[in-house]
Amino acid sequence: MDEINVSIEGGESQRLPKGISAGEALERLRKKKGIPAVAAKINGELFDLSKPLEQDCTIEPLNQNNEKALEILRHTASHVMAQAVQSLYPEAKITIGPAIENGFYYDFDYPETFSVEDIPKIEAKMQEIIQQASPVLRRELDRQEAIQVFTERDETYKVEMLEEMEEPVVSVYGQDDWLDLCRGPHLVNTSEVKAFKLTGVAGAYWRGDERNPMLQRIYGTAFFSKKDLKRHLQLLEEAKKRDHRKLGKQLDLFHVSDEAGPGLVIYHPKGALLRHIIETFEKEAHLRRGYQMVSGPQLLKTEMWKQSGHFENYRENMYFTEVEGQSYGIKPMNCLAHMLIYKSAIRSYRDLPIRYFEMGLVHRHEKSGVLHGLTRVRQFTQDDAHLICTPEQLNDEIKGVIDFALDMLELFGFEYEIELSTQPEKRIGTDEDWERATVALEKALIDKQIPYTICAGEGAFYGPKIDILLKDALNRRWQCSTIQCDFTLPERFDLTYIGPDGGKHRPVMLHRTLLGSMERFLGVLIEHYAGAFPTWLAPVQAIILTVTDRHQSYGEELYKKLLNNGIRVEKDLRNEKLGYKIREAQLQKIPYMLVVGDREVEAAGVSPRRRDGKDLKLMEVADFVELVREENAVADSIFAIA
RNA sequence: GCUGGCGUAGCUCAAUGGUAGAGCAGCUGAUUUGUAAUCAGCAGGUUGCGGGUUCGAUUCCCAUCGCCAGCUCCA
Repeated sequence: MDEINVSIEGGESQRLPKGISAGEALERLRKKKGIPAVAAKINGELFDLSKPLEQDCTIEPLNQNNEKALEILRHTASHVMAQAVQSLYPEAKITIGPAIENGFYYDFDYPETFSVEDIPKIEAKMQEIIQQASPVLRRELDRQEAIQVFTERDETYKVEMLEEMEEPVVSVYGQDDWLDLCRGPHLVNTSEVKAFKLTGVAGAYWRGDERNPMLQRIYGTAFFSKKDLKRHLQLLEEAKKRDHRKLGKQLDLFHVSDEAGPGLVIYHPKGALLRHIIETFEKEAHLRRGYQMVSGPQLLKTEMWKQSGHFENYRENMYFTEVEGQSYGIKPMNCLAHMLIYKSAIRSYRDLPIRYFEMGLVHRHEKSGVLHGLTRVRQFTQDDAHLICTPEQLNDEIKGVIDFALDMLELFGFEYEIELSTQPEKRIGTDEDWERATVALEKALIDKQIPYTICAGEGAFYGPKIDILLKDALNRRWQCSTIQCDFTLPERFDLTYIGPDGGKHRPVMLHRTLLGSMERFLGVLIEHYAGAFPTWLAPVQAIILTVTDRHQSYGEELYKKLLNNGIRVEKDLRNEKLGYKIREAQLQKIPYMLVVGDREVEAAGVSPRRRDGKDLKLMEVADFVELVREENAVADSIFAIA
């Protein structure tokens, strides 16, 4: 028999029979059995374990603990699910079914609708398929041959995909009599799918386009062990407890009323206070970084929105009203007034850069199905700014904004992802301007060595943008900071500055937000802290808890003293047991509970109990005030400019 | 906007083709309490809104509004 030379990555090589499977070769070459392999990298390229080795090569196992391995497992699980669905509902047609973050899905075209009641049936069928331990086989077919195969199976979506493909040869994967067009790789046997669960059904447009027919998507997740699956499901449970809509109610921060209207947030005292704290701090930070505060009107004549291009490109998201025969648009963005302020005087190059900052309230008509708690609403306040500068200053200005944004997110302890979005189909401005703007943004990211992904065609209609995304408790990403480069509006509104040469020049404009919308940020922030805000942010920093009625007057005295020292304090002087009051304060996630009884009255002090349960012992009132002041100071770091 | 699910007291949730119940919260009283729920009593709902089927609907059907998950879109 012919032999080939196979070496394991970072190990020795062996003569093995030609045609041996990658999995078998790994078995022989690996000294320690250790973690099972899921797939193999052959000369650096990923293949199924069943791949026969035909010539000398280097091989490397892809172990179960690898992130990529989970993807392969989930992809195979999605195939098993599709097989189960087609076996139960033969009319269902397969479309696509990839692994996604935390799981997988498969989209079907099926005339009836899958309901949650179908899930257990499908799961049972999947279990059956897994128990049959069928080998997952790969075959390569000539594309025309594949079209014929899928035509015979009446898999019209697969045929459509094949017809659009260019490759002459395609691969198909299948087990038993089930078959799918697929690149792979896959697990070698259905029995390898050891722990899975179907998590939901939902509609999804074919190829993600709302003009296409809606398919039915079934979501699931899979792990290599039941233990991992269980842990994942527990994490989901935990995440639900952090949901800002739930915490918003529990902590009495805000509500959304169907009487008032969907997507319109109503802030209760503590929610409004929380916003006040963040906004005041942000205003101060902007002033210290050379921004000027401005404020524009809520409605501007529709003529202006036509001039800016919003009417043309953003009309369906805007609210309009008519006053004395004159049409007005309620602002969905703050930029227009800022440009008018710029234009209210002749500007010199010596004045630039100019940075206008506004806590601007905007309205956007969002489609009803997208509204979501605080994170997707129809009226929101942006920490918005427009920076107007010379083209030469652009790079530094972008970098300055990135620094500011990242300093801010660091203060709150967020992890984030950065995206660079390029020109969309619907846009204004010339290709050259778009190119210049895109390069400017990208160069700033490269200069700062910040990793980012490019989202082609995702830019705003007036310019490309850098977005910073934060994750909510359920790992959904929300765009908060955004930096948008704009050469178009200065053109449309004829913004100019006088250069050193005495001539008129065209400035460049940056639109940017740091936290984005205050409501969205608040939503993400609530989930980030699970409602337990750090002292500097907590709407209520401390609560006075009296032990009995006879401590009430001291409680009142202490309350006034702390209020006078700028501490956000509440009092619970009710005739209730201490344990009851502590429980309530704990559920309200108040950082400090100040227990006041005979000892405290006698010493004229306080005994703070921290939210984490730690008892700080009796201390002077002044010392407690100092303690809170120190915690308040963490936000000062943001004021220092590097 | 689309697909599917859901809508019962302030909150969390029961129940049934024969005109709705619990816990918590609220109110009243008792209790005077030291680190996560003191006890008792009272009160609280045109079962989202509007139609229809039925002797009778909260339950079944239709429409509508809202919410939830996902898709599309976006801060």
